[in-house]
Formats: sequence, structure tokens, C-alpha cells
Amino acid sequence: MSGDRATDPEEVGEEAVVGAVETSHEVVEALRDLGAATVTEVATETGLSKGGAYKHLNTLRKRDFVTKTGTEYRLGFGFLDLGGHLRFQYPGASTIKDKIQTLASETGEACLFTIEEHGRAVTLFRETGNRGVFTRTRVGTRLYLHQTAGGKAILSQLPEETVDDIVDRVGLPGATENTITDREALFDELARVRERGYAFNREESTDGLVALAAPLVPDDEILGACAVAGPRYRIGGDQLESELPETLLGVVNELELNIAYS
Amino acid sequence: MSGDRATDPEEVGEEAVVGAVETSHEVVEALRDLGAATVTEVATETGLSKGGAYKHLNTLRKRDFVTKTGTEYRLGFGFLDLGGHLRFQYPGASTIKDKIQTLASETGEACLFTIEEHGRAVTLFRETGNRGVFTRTRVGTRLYLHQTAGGKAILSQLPEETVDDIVDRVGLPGATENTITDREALFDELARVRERGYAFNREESTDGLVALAAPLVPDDEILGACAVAGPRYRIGGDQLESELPETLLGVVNELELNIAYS
DNA sequence: GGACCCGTTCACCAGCCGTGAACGTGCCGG
DNA sequence: CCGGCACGTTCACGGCTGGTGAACGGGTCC
Repeated sequence: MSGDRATDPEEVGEEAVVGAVETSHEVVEALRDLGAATVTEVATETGLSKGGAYKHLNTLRKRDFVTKTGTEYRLGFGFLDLGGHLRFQYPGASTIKDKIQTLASETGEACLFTIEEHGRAVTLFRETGNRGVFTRTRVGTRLYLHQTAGGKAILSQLPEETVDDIVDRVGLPGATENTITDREALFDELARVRERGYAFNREESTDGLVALAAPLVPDDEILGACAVAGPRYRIGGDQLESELPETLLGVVNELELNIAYS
Repeated sequence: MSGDRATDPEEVGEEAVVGAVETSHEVVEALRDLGAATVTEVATETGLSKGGAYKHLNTLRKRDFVTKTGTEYRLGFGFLDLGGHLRFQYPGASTIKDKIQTLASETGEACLFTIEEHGRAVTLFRETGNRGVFTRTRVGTRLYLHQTAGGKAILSQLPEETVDDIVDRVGLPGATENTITDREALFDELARVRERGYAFNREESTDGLVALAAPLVPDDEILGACAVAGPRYRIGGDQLESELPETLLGVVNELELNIAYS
């Protein structure tokens, strides 16, 4: 029922596009950047006329994408509704969320479930244990696949040409001095991940942050990756090497069985 | 910095609207209902021509609101990104989320933070304890204020004319036989809530589900409500009457202090 | 191999988006 | 109390673009 989950490497056609919708998106972005704004502020920010900005804000308001309080406009929570709906449409979503939560309470650290979209990593679920929170990764943020443990776990399960396409499109930007920024090095790393069964992130996205992730492959098809992340000083040593992989792989295997037979 | 948080009872003007953006939203809704669809399916669902549907899908794709996999279109996670961003812009968001989480692990039940928007209740944060999950309330869903504990807690803090406006606009639809569907009865209930300091939901939205909520009012201004919800057979009796209110009020008071001085 | 089906492109015309100016209202200073 | 300003909202109009229907091309199933 849920079809093919592979990535789509096509470039988006610059033509065949509805201009008014694009300006609408620009209004949304302006509102996101400004936080709260009046009509004239939105107009100057987007370059629209006052009347035009008004029309757009009004249109967005009809669908709860924008809220008006007196004379102030801000983004509304219509986006949350759609996003939340979508999150639980993903195959096995509620099972995944449950397991991520138990993983979080067992390890005490921040645990994530991440998928690939448009060559980037998107976090669908995030639960934190009783220990202090560390990452600033939010549900929905788009990160680079090659900079994160979950991303590398996903990449390790994709055919080589797909990985090539993704690298062509989004590049390999660096974040810390540990980030893999070379294509060869990335492929080597992916081979190691494939062999080992899970991926590390040793301060490759943020200084002081390490993580561990395993791909979720219930049916010969990569669904995403489960990760445990925490500060290096807490889980850096033995835990990252031996204890955590065991618990992580246990949870992921269980998940795969649950999802495959349902 | 964050301005007025009161509700805005204005009706949205039917005119002064951008048509192309509305059809774009219709495409999104079609895609949400269909789950995954081809261009022609979207076209027939929305009544657009094939070419027109294509243009719209393409436009949405540029902003990650739509994903294309081979010949299949589905909603993308761009909405999640915006929604998540927004969630943490709300005043005191991360403090609130933390406290909701501790509340969940202390009580073991599902705990929510809910706000009011457009006369409806929107759940911003939801955390579940170690006991079985019960409600199907998702982050982002819009519920009726008068049907939920959190909603009634919020209403109890609003001026009477605002409550009147809201009731005029959204009505008092029933969900179970316990739902308050009469305006007089609602005002009586709100007076009791105000006096007591917290609100109950005794199977007023879903059979078998009870809840308890307290308004969060850090600065003379209602921010939202914190709620604990669970099945009647588990928390129905003494807990709901004495134990839970105490822990809930404790957490909310602490939250109010944290938010007021920050 | 041919007939269909579907996604994508293309040209075209009417309707609509966006503009700029006009209107009205609330607020501040005098 | 009053006048002026600034802002949201409305309005009429013109150029452009959104949406149409038909044509193209590639894939797949008989």
C-alpha cells in the first residue's frame, strides 16, 4: 500500500511553476524570519506591495497557516497539523516512536529516528532520556546525511549511484574538523558501516557530540535509522564501542521484526 | 518581545484572497487525503487539468512540501520543519517541554501542553509515561476547547465576551453523552474551574478517557494549559480527585515561576 | 509490435495577481 | 480636544500568468 520508499534524485524543473504560490511561500518565509510582523513589514521584506501582502496573508489565514492578533501577523499552527499527520503516516510510525522512547529511557540519552528526503536527513521522532539534553536537533530539521550517524547509516544501505547522485546535488560541506568532506573517504566509511552494521558520529557535526546509529531495514528496503546521541565526555569511551551498540542493535532488530510482520 | 497572545475572534474575509494559492492548498489537501497519488489522480481529485496539477505539484516540490518518487507524489516533510520551528518559538517552549516530560514520567500517563488558536485547542507538546498510551491526540491536531480539560482550563482564563465570541464561531458540538453542549452549562463549569484552579474532562471527548488540566498563567496572560490524561479505569477515582491535582499544580506553579523570570 | 496510458511540454486566451492610490480608523503630541 | 500621521483595508485597472486542452514521448501490458 505504501509503495516505493527510495530516494528521488531528479532535479526540480525551474519552469512549469505557479508564481503566485512561490510568492506565498516567500511570505511564509518572511514571517518565519520576522517572528511577528505587520502587513507593511511583510510587504517591505518580500518586496510586495502593501495590498498584495495583505491578500496573501489573508489567504494563508483561511487555512490556519497564519494567525492574526490585532494588527500583528505570525505563523499559525496549521503546519504542525499537517506535519504531525504526516509523521504518523510513515510506515511503522507508532511502533518506531515507542521503541525510540524505550531506547531513550534505557540509555538515558537523546534518541532519534531519521529518514532521508531530497538527499537530506529529516528527524521524524526524537525522545530524550533522563539525562541532560544536548543536541539542538529538532523534529523536522534538515541535516546533511554525511555529517550524522543516522545519515551515514542510511547512505550505507543505498546503491552507490544513488549516493553519488546525492553527493552531486548537496555536496559534502564541512561542519567540524572531523566531518568527512571527501567522496572517497565517504565511500570507505560507508563500507565500514555496512560491514559493522552501525555508524558512528565522532564530533562530525558538532564539537563534543558523538552518536551511534543503525539502519532500519525491515523488508530489503531502507526505512530510516535509529540513533543514540550524547556528549563525548559521557558516552565517548567504552559505552560507544560496546555497550550502546548492543542495546541499539537489539532494539532495531526487534523493530524490524515488528514492522515486517504487520 | 513576544507581544499579545490573546485570541483573535475576527472572521476571515472571503474576499481579498489569492486564488492560485487556494488551489495550491487544495492540491495539498488532496495529497493528504490520497496519501500517495499520481498527477492524474490529483487532477481528478481537485478538478484541475492534468497540466495545472503538474505545475502545482512542481511548485510545491521546490520547497520540500511535496516529494516525488518515480511517478508518485506525496506530501513532504517541509511542513514538519516549519511546524517544529514554530513550536519552539512559543514563549517558554523548551521549559514547558521539559516539565511536561517530567510530569509524564512522574505520573506514568500521557501529558500534554495545549494552546488556543482560532477558537480551537492545539496541542504543542505531548509526552507519554511508561504506561500504555491511550489518547489518539497528536501534536498539532485541532480539538474543541469545550470538549477537553486543557481547553476548559484555557477558557476559564479568558474574558467572558471572548468565550462568547468563540462559542458563536465554532459552536458546542457534542462528542460523547458527557460533552457540555449548552452555553449556560459551559459558563457554570468555567466558573467552577476558575474557583478550583483546574479542570476535569470526564469522558467528554472520548468514552473511557478522563483528564485533568491546569491553566498556565505566568504573567497575567494565559499561555496555555498542562494536562494529564488516561483511561478512566486507571486514574478515574481517587487519583483524579486528589493525588494528580497536587502534582499537576506543583509542576504548573514551578513552570509559571520559571517563565515569569526569564 | 501495437495500442494504450501516463507524465511532461506547449501555445493560448481570459481572468486574476499585483500595483498604487484612495479610504477610514486609531494613536500620539500639542 | 484636535489635527496629523501611520497603518490596515478596500478598490479599479492593466499586464501577465494561471489553467486549459491538445500534442509529444516513453513505458508497459497484451
